[in-house]
Amino acid sequence: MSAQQTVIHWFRKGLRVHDNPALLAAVRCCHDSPNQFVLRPIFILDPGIIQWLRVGPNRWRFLQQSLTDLDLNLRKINSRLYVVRGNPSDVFPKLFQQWNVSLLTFEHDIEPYSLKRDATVKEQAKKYGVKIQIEKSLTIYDPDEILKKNSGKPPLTYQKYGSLAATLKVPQPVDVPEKLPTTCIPKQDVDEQKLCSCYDPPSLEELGVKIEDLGECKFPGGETEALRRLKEHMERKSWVCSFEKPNTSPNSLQPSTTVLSPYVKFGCLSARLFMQQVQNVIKGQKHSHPPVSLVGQLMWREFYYCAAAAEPNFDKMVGNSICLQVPWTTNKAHLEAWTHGQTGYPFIDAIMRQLRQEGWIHHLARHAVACFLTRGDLWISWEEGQRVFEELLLDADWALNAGNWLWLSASAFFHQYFRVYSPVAFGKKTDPEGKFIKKYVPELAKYPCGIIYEPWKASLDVQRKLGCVIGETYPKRIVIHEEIHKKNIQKMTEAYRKNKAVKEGIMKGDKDPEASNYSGKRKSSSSSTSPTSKPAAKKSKPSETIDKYFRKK
DNA sequence: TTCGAGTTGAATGT
DNA sequence: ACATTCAACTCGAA
Repeated sequence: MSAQQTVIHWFRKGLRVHDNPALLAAVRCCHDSPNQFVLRPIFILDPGIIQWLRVGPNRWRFLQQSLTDLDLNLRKINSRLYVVRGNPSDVFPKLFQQWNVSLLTFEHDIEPYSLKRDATVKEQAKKYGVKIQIEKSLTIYDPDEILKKNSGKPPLTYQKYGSLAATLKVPQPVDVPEKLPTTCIPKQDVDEQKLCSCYDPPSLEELGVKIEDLGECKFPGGETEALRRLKEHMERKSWVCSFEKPNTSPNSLQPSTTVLSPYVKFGCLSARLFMQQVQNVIKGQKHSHPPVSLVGQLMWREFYYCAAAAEPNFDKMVGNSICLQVPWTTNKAHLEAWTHGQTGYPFIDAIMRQLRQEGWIHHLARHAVACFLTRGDLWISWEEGQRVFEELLLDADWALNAGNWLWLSASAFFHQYFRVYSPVAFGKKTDPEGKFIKKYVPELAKYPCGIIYEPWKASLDVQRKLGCVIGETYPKRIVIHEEIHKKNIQKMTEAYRKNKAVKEGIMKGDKDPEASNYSGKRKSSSSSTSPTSKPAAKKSKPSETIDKYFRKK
């Protein structure tokens, strides 16, 4: 009988036992030849990465909880999680030898960072004669299949994505393994028994998390909690059927949506299972539809993943083929104020403080603060906002975070940049009394509903009586929205014109771009049927800016 | 080339 | 609760 061999399943994002095809493949390989294979589910924790990765304390905790729960769930089915410390490219050669590995399975990911890492691991596996099996279960639809159907280009509208996806069959979740092949450490292997605890899930301390930096834990990580939360929401059948995202409140004290996003991000919950369960609930019932329905929300994730898979620079402006090039400004003081909820706009500040404390804010709240940072008010690059969200959001996901910032800054997908959120009016619609502000900006707790969204309007006398003087206890607003948002709309018009000119210039071989743009411009103004349009004023501006642009070149 | 549609705007009307 | 105006974008289909 040959020496015992090891099958490794490598957990990265999909931190779950359910609907995990790569884990299942590892299990089946072992079952095919009992007594010959040992299964070791691993997670690799790179101590080096903890230093530079942009992960705030709340998300480290979520990961820590998810790993602990995964270990427990694996132990329930006769196995355990091996958390291996080190860099994957250092870890694997050692494990391949030490454990006599013959098969490595993991879930495919589309992030450039992952692809690079996985390419190295694949090479090493080849070198050590280890077979690799990669399964796709991150998204419901395979981005590659969508891209193939669209001649290699990512669909840039949700509708288009939907029509392409509709031609594919809907993949269903795979089975949950009942019992994993034995992975108990052989009794005779005393050394390893001793080392056993060195594979335990990390403590918060190991992850460099200081307890005092943690906020209240509203959303504990892990597959168990994910499935509990899913069940809880799926039981609200009429709520599920009538769900319309734009009608949910961004500033209610209790979340108005499922808050399953952090669980989907870490793979504690499978998107396919989520989709299947929602479909089961709405089947045969009158229900809302994409893009606003719950099914629609899952499809947005698919949409962004597909676009992200097609563009390695998806999280950047420069070099990103689908991203509008905008001359954003840098303003450290403004960025700092936004980041820490000190803009002087209570609605914006409340959201940013909730984000830092709890790691989750409503989707529409993200819209409000993202618009404020970029095209609406501060004119700061969406990449800066992306960085802050990446650190603070429990559900921070490379593709979705970038995709949504592209959307909100009107850099891709969404182009109606003249629709600007008001940092005063938007929140009032769903929380006229300002309860949300009172909770997260307690300085203003005594301000009455009439004025809490714009406390600078109170006279100094009133401010004193309300126990919060603007400019002392709470900051003066850093910009005047009513004025600046109009200027920014004009800047966006200019940015769009420049980008269009460049595009047309490239298409025509960069020959005489002025002329080609001039004709394009004339067309748009002459075709205008509006009797109130002022073609003269419209005309002078673009030629100026385009002139400037091409002089620079 | 033209035209309609686009998850989630605001302010002001009815 | 819904309609209009504001100013005017791009994508994709016809």
